[in-house]
Amino acid sequence: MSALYDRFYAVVRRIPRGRVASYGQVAELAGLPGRARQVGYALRALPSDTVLPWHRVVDARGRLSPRADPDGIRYQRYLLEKERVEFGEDDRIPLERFGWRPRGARREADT
DNA sequence: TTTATGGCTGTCA
DNA sequence: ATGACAGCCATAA
Repeated sequence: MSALYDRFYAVVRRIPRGRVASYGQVAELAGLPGRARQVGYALRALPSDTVLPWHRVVDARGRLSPRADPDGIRYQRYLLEKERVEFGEDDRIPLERFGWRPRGARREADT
């Protein structure tokens, strides 16, 4: 178990359907700005039967990040399209339309 | 302990 | 627009 990962997971869990957040955004909302890469680690470590909407996390430009398994991206895209998230010509998601904009900008830290 | 490698990102050429 | 680099730093070897 990892307290660090739990913080990231807590944020990912709040991403609404049909919306996506970037790794950096997740890290920041978790109160740990600059740890985008660690968010990637946290998601990579998720079990296949997780309930977390890990597929709603994309990179800063709205694209799916490459990983060890190339099919993982297709699956992620499938899950997103199933939630009505659209991809552009260059396989990018228009963040201005599908990017998650949390209200109150609450963070895990303080409050 | 040290090195290498990441599901990243902002900056600069 | 693309590509190289430098920070971030947890994990694995």
